[in-house]
Amino acid sequence: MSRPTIADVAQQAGVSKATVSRVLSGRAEYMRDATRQRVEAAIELLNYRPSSVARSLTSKRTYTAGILISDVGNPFYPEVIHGVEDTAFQDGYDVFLCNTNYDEKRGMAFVRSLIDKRVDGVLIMSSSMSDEWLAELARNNVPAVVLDWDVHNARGNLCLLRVDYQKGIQQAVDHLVALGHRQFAHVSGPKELRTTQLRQESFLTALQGYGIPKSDVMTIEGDLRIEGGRKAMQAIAERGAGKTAVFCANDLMAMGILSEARAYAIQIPTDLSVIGLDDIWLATQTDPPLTSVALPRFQIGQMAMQLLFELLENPRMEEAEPLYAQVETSLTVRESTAPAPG
Amino acid sequence: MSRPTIADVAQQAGVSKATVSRVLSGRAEYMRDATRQRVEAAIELLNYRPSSVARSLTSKRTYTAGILISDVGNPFYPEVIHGVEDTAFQDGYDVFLCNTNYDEKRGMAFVRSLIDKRVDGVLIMSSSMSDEWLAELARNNVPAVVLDWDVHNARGNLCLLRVDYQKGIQQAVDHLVALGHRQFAHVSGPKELRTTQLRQESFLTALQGYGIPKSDVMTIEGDLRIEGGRKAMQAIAERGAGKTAVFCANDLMAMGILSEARAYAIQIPTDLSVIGLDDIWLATQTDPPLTSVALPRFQIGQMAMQLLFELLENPRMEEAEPLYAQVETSLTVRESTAPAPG
DNA sequence: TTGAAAGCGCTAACAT
DNA sequence: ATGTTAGCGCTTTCAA
Repeated sequence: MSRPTIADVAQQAGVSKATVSRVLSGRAEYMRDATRQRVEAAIELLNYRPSSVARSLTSKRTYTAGILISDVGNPFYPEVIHGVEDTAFQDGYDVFLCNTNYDEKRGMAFVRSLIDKRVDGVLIMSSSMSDEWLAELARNNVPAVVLDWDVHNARGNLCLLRVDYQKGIQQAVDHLVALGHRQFAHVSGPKELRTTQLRQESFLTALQGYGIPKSDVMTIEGDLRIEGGRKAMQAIAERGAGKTAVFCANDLMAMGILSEARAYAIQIPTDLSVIGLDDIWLATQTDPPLTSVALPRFQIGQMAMQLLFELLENPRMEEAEPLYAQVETSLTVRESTAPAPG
Repeated sequence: MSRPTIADVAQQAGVSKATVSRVLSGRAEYMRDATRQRVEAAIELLNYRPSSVARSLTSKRTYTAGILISDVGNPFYPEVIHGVEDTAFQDGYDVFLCNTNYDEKRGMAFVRSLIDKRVDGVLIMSSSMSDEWLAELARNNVPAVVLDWDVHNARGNLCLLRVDYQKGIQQAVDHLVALGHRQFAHVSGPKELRTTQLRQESFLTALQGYGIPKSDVMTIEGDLRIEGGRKAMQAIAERGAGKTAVFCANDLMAMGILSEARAYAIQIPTDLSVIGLDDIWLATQTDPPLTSVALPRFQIGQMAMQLLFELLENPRMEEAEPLYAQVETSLTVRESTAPAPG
């Protein structure tokens, strides 16, 4: 006894499939009450649930989106996913979660699979990605929203959602300068990442606004993980004499700074002020709690999904400019920053 | 110009749809080489990708599973999801991620949606769930793997995967007793959760094995979050004179203990030994790093998915006993435990 | 070795 | 107000 179909319901209710279909989709306006009720009773009796698969075949819509992320374990994602899913859920959409595992091949395999499954659209939020993904999606007319990625000659039904680091980082610099800091270090992410460049540039530019030249800033390349922060702290302790404030490209590295500072008996924030970026939940739990440039992660998720809906409703022509959107950052001040010593 | 269909390919190659279908599914044994090559060329030329939707309609298989979890943000899940996804990916499965948000109604809505989407099976890993979910899945013949949930009169194509807390908690108690501890406190989760009871029971039983009666153990009900741990620490400081070791039902609460202990100038582990449970990544980052009963989270994810495959291949009769499976826990010793003071 | 035709479960004209 | 019919894109007998 397999699942009942619309035909079973029709037979049970003594009507045609079309009639059943009508009550299913709420287009039962011109229907006799008695009929509708018979159909509803039959549905109830047979415990009938229409097959989305069959529906999708005719409607060309799966009410499903795919989301590509690097790694669920990265504390950046949970809230983003939450925002995406909430928004999707409200509109009856489901979401395929795909962990690329920082692996472009794997990501491509997911993209193919999503295309085969005929998802209505794809959200690309992995930190690394390949232009091929976009090309493949475009070839198949699958709309995509891309987070914070530099896409040139972007074709297809596309939206680029960017994080405006500028504003929050400016606030961070304002804050530090107001506290009397003039000697800065910066712990960046891997050089090849676009976000690394954006963050670093915003930081240096803001400092220049206060007359502090780039060349005065000690920049250390990190790995965006705690360990990278630890190593950076060592570098600062050994070669960064006089630096009183560090801006880290993410919170994890800032945590590494906090941790390793203890080993050097450097007091945070008394001896050294530290600012992170991301404002992950953990930042509230460190000792001292971390001042951080906050990304509106939940909102990023919401917006990404909303932008996808937008793309679905008003598709962009094949050769049109991609849609652009932006989210703002802002500084969350906690206790890892204090007046410059001396 | 919408996506090409099998008919387009057939026409392009000058063969019938059936022939194309054969090369798609690799059943091209009795096929002339020339024919196969023509078909492959046509597929290539048109950039054709078969529609999983259409395939599913005939094959009754979607190669898709659903996974219900409470909240992506909970540090328990990322690795589990990882395990699930890796295993699924290897077999060409995709996964619908559903965050119930600790809300049974929302969970039920997801269950319905998954049924409508005709997923091949469902993994239930949310900490709270309703028996109705299972009933609904069973009514629709959808196989399910349930993590660590007490299911009575379970019907349907079901597998119950349980975590054996016993073993790891026994090791924790062995460890503490060997260090000379005799006065214990326990910070439990919310009383109504099954896991709370299991963990507490394992702990008390192990202690009894050493002649320490339940009544000697100070038990505090917590909320499984850091804040709950903080409150528990207050209770212990105020009413727990003489307690030298605390076992917490999860790491987050153990972290709360560590954090609040500072406020009371209680040294961990010198004055008080603390053991958590979960062994989340964070436990390695606390000060001091946390001794914890480890759940093999990645393995749990892998097993759950494998068990689902098992259920798919050898379906259980409607009234059969559910399949049972188990994963072991074990103690990870770090620096939050030390010999009992005095 | 390949093709024709029916059918999977549903929707959407077009009839009535 | 409801039924008939023809697909949607694919797989699978059954023929040839």
